[in-house]
This record gives sequence, structure tokens and C-alpha cells, in this order.
Amino acid sequence: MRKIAESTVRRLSLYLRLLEEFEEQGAETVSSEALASRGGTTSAQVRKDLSFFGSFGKRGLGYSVGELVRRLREILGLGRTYRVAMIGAGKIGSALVQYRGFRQRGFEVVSIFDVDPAKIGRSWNGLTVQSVVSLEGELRAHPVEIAVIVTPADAAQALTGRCVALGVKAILNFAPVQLTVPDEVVVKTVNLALELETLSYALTNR
Amino acid sequence: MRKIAESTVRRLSLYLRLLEEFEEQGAETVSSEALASRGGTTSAQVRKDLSFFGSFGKRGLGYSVGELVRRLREILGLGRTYRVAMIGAGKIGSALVQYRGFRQRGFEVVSIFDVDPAKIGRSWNGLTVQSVVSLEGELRAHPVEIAVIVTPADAAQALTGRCVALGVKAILNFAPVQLTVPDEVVVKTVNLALELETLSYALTNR
DNA sequence: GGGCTTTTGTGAAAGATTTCACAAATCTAG
DNA sequence: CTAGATTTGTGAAATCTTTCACAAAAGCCC
Ligand SMILES: NC(=O)c1ccc[n+]([C@@H]2O[C@H](COP(=O)([O-])OP(=O)(O)OC[C@H]3O[C@@H](n4cnc5c(N)ncnc54)[C@H](O)[C@@H]3O)[C@@H](O)[C@H]2O)c1
Ligand SMILES: NC(=O)c1ccc[n+]([C@@H]2O[C@H](COP(=O)([O-])OP(=O)(O)OC[C@H]3O[C@@H](n4cnc5c(N)ncnc54)[C@H](O)[C@@H]3O)[C@@H](O)[C@H]2O)c1
Repeated sequence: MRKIAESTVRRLSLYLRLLEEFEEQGAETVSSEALASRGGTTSAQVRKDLSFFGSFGKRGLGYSVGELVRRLREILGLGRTYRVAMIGAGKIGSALVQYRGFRQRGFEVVSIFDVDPAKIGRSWNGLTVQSVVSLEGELRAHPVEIAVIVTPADAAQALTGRCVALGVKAILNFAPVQLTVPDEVVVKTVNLALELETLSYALTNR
Repeated sequence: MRKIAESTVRRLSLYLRLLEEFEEQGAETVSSEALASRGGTTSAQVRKDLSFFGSFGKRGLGYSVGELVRRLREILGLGRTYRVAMIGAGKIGSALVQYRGFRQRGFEVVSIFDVDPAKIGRSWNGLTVQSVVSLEGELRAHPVEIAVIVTPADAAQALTGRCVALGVKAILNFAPVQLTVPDEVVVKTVNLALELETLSYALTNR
């Protein structure tokens, strides 16, 4: 498959959410202009983004909401569920485990790990926090595609290495460090302090 | 000030964090190459990013760590503290309020609001959750520059409007909706489901 | 001081992304 | 069936971002 820009993929994900809203409201078709204005972009951008993957619309009419939803799910790889391990049962980890939006989208947390004896054994959402010592045993018995790292920064790289050795293919990292992984593993780091700093920059330079 | 790309600002924030690590390790100077390799970018990129704001290095030597930290803090507007209101005292809101990384960086949560009577009156970090009914009174008495929206999506736009009317200049939004604000207000939306979907896309298309 | 080494700062080139603009397709109404 | 109104799909142009490559500056050593 031809190389697609990350910005395009992010917008496809946005379009999918908007289309689901249109669907709920009972819309049968939607134009690139309607999608664009709800999504804060331009109609040309919407059409160009979609055109990388095929031609899904009808000239003069727009796109069938139901069909475009189906196509976008397929393009984004959301036609299946992903098994997720949560590494860290702290404040962010517990918020993420209890978030229903993930399972709704096909991301199912199947195990949670921590080092803190005070947290091991507790249950959230019917899942018991396990000792990180049993990471290897557990993930070999019940493999996952995705690991979410929500531990302090200094533990993140070592845990990432262990996950990768266990066959994890993608990592969502909340620790403020640059993780190193082999080429075939995908990492996405979410740095919330950095988001606040872009706001600070914008407030300062205007 | 000349228009600076968002990607550049994000990297500046990254450089700042890396420089603080170098500083802790006792480094006096650092080269663009050293910063680049720790940050996963290129030395030319580092130098170009910095060059938009001035020339901070010494040829043949590199950058003084201490001075560059100072300059980046200034550029990013981190030479002051920002007052923050947390709108929503749910799972994500409570994790953010208790996060020390924000205050460390100069972002101080000074009030928390919720509608849920079960949450109003509880205290975190010495801060009491207030009824969202008193948002106007409270923010007029104690103004904030930044609001963090961590409520369900359907409440987010209305709360945003109220915050903007109260003089809030920047919004960090965790609800999965596109917020509409006047031009002079900055919004940054963090959509965690979308981050997982970019992983899903990457896993699917390889 | 002069030669050698290192590393910055920056125009210019290359590459990537967005916007433009319009032919082609499809629908609607008469 | 034709005319008119919409709206897509897409090359080409415009804009934005990254990379290249090298002169200039600064330290170091003899
Ligand atoms: N809380 C926030 O709002 C927030 C915001 C931005 C970034 N972060 C980052 O997210 C990460 C987690 O933050 P948090 O607030 O949830 O912290 P936390 O301290 O509440 O949770 C971290 C958890 O990781 C566990 N842990 C430590 N070492 C471990 C190991 N080797 N293996 C398994 N578990 C281990 C700890 O026992 C703890 O339960 C941190 O890196 C933090 O910088 C948090
Ligand atoms: N928890 C997560 O991991 C996660 C991940 C991604 C996105 N989000 C998004 O973040 C937002 C908050 O998520 P959460 O998990 O913390 O939900 P939550 O239900 O735990 O918390 C939401 C809080 O907002 C309060 N609230 C509702 N209406 C309000 C109003 N009008 N004014 C003030 N407060 C109001 C509720 O009482 C509740 O305490 C949601 O939009 C969610 O989609 C959460």
C-alpha cells in the first residue's frame, strides 16, 4: 500500500466519528462539505483523503453514510478487536481501564500489571491487577497486540523491551520518554504536559 | 512574530525535556546532534527549529545546556505559572488533578467543578470539588487562563462557551468532540481513541 | 599564530501536504 | 429526453516542512 500521511489517517479517524454522529441523526448521505464543516477542515481535503483509498461517493449526491462508515472501519483496521495489556495500575491506568470508549471501538483490555503490592490483587471492571513479575507468563498464555505504558518514566523503556520480546506489536505510551523499539513495532507517545506547553506557546505569542 | 509551525513548537517542548535530562546528568553543553539522537530527529532539524528564534549556540562547541533551557522556557511562555480550572471530576479529571508533572511545569489547578452531587464537596490535593453551578461566580472571583474539559462529550460545548464568556483564553479538551470557539481562544483536543486507531491502522497496513 | 577539527546557522533543494479548479457523473424537474 | 443544479474525483499549483550542504565561527594544539 502506498504511503499515507499520518495527518490523513488521523482525519479518517475523525471522519469516522463524525459519520457515526450523522448516522445516529438518521442521515442517509453526507457531502464532503458537510463532513468538512463539522470536522473543521475543507471539502477538498476530505475528498483527497478518501481518494487515496478508492472512490466511495456518488457525484451530485455525496457519500452513503452507512457505506462510508463500513469502508473507514475497514481501512483503519477496526473490523476486529484488539487485545490490550495495561502496564501500570496508577491514576491514568485506572482511568483508561474503566473507559468504555475503548472497548466500544474494539480495544479490549485483557490484563493489568503493577509492581506495587498495594495494587496487586485489586479488581477493576472484573479484571485483577497482576504482579508485573508474571508479565512473561501471562502474556505468553494470553498474548496481546497492544500494550499501554502508564508507569513512571524511568520504568517505561525496560517494560517496553519486555513487551516487545513477548510479541507486542504496538505500544501506546503515556510516560514522558522517547521509547526505542525495533522497526516492526509501532509506538505512539501521548505527552500531556507537551499539549499544555503548546497552549502556553500560543497564549504567549499572539 | 513570524508564523511558526505547530510541529516546530512540539519539538521545542521535546528539546526542553531532553535538555533538562542532560542538565540533571551534569552536562554543560550539548550539540544539535546529541539532542537529535535522543529526540529521534535530525541535527539539521534541531538547528532549523532553534534558528527561527535566534542563534543560541557556539560554533564548534554546541549549546550551553543552562542557557538553552532558559531560552526555550521563555520562547514557550513557561516563565510564569498558569491558573487552570478542571471542568469534570471524573476518572480522567481526577488523574490530571493529582498529576505532579503539570504543577512542576507551571500549570496550577486552582478549581474543580462537577454536576454530580456525589462528587461535589470531595477534596483532592487540598482542592474541593465545586458545583458547576458556581462556575461563573468562582471564575469571576478567581480567574483562570486555561480550562481543561473532562466531562462527557455532550456537555463539552456548552461548558466551553461558559468558560470563554468568563475570559478563559485556552482550552485543553479530552471529550471526543470538535469544539467551536472564537478566534482569540486556543483549543487543543486530545482524543485518546484516535491515538489507538492510528495504531490500528499501522498494524493493519504493513 | 596557523592549521586542524568540530559544529553552528542558513540559503537552496527536495519532498510532503494542502488547496485550487474543473471535467465528469449523477440527480431533479419539467 | 434535455437543461440545470450538485457534488465527486483528481491533476496541477501553491504552500509548507524537512533535508542538504557548506561557509563561517570557535576551540584546540603545537
Ligand atoms: N496522571 C496524569 O494525569 C498524567 C498526565 C501525563 C502523564 N502522565 C504519565 O503517565 C504515567 C503514569 O502516571 P500516573 O499518574 O498514573 O502515575 P501513578 O504513580 O499513579 O501510577 C504509576 C503506576 O505504575 C506502577 N509501576 C511503577 N513501576 C512499575 C513497573 N516497573 N512495572 C509495573 N508497574 C509499575 C506504580 O506502582 C503505579 O501504580 C507517568 O509516566 C506520568 O508521567 C500522567
Ligand atoms: N477515562 C478515559 O480513559 C478517557 C479516555 C479518553 C477520553 N475520555 C473522555 O474524557 C471525558 C471524561 O471521561 P471520564 O472517563 O473522566 O468520565 P467520567 O464519567 O468518569 O467523568 C466525567 C465527569 O463529568 C461530570 N459532568 C457531567 N456533566 C457535567 C457538567 N455539565 N458540568 C460539570 N461536570 C459534568 C460527571 O459528573 C463526571 O464526574 C469524556 O468525554 C471521555 O469521553 C476519557
